[in-house]
Amino acid sequence: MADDKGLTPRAEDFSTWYTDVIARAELADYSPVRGCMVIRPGGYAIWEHMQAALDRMFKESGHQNAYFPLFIPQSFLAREAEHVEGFAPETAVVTQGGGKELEEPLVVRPTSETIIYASFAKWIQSWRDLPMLINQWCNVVRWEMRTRLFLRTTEFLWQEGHTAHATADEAEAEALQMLKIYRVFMEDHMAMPVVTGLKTDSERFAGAVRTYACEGLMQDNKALQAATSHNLGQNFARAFDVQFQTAEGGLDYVWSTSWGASTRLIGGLIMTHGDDAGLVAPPQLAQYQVVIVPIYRKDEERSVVLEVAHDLREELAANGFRVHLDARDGLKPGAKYYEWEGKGVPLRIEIGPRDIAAGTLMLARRIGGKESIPRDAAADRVGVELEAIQRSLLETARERREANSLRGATKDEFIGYLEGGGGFVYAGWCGSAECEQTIKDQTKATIRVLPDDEFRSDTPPSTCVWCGSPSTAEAIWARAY
RNA sequence: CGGGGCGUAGCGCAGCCCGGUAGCGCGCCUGCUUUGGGAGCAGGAGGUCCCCGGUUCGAAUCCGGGCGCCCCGACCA
Repeated sequence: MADDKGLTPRAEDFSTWYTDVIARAELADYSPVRGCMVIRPGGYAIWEHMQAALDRMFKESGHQNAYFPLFIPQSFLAREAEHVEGFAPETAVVTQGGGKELEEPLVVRPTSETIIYASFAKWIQSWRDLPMLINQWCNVVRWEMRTRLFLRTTEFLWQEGHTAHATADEAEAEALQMLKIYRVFMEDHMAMPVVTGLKTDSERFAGAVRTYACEGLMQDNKALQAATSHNLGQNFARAFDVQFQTAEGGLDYVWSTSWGASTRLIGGLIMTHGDDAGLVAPPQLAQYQVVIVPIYRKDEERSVVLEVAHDLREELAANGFRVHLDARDGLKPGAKYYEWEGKGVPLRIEIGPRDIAAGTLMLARRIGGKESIPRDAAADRVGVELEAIQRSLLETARERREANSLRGATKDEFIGYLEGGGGFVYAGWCGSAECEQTIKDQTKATIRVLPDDEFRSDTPPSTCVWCGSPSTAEAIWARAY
């Protein structure tokens, strides 16, 4: 950190700011193992709220949770050619157990397609067994070269959905449905706007037919892939022999999907809303939505104030708010304000002798604004304010993204925008991997997605921004995490 | 794996060049006074100076060899 009090400002050094926020908000800590992290209670609480919201959405759309093993026989990974090529370099492999060399090395799952299809092959016989809609919450390990807390760690937590369907259309619809669910979650819960769309072949999941993704734009104008949803076609079904009898009596391979979102989302949350004072947690996901800070001088005041503060806490808790009373003695109120601001708590209620005498409370918003409100109105106002903050965060983030997006640029403008630290660039693309690669080499920008309809420009680009050939699709370019 | 930086108290650092009782700030503990935006005073606890070897009467400091971490790049959720 810059010093004992302040964080490194975003404008000075964004990535140091990011690490400072995590330390200040006590979200995570470095571990004794390189590339791994300890998720502290403050960070884990956010993850639990993310899990709860996503899990509910998955169940509402008919999915069931299950759990598959951490260890995967090495040979499983090898069965799908593209998949093994994609993941083999970054797997951790266990070669010994119980003091003996294993007959077959076990891979620590980097993702679970292979071991799950081995089960699907046993569970699916008939079209009546379909669709098979499974999700699991677990940890995975990918031996990354360079790691950053939450954004890329060797071990991370995530959910991976795996589904099998009777037809190609159903699998495609499932992949799109889950993409939509992620998007709704990110907007409604994280207050993080994302563009959705199709990945190009170079960014496609190893073993997928099509990969869709949600892409957010962080405050440093780098894109963050926040979730992916894959249509796997029959690739894994063929590799693991997952066949079913059709209603017509024939035999076919299932059509499958997989989709995932990870603790990386917490990194996205930090970089979407955080400011130079620390974390800004959207009310939907905040560990505490409201913190009450009592103020008193003498012992007589202390007991009176604390009694009122306790009552207030009970009332707010009874109304369903996540509320914390900071009754620690010996810390001045100001010190507590700074601490909870750093931790991103959306609302703070200050309560002291003057407020008690007047029958009021002081209500301070993490995103700015402080006012005195009637004590009786507390529960109502807290509810109203939390909703307003949630909306405001999304709106502010959306405006920032749009202010940092460029459409209809010439090649020179395209290059200049990216080199000037700009965000999303919408432009035509001829569809060739050559242009994509050249652009990456020269600008460090990659195609984040070929955006879905609603994100596309009103006038579709007619030519490739790089080579000038006819455009086959509008693409969004950006430098990315 | 390339480039850069750093390993000394929980955290941040000084000391190292020029060898001689291991220090500072924050934090922590105890007490008193404080408390409406980061409290003050007094007392106190806390260290294999990253590891191994060498030089020396004596090494945090000099020499050799390891290891680890962070940041920037190539790969990736």
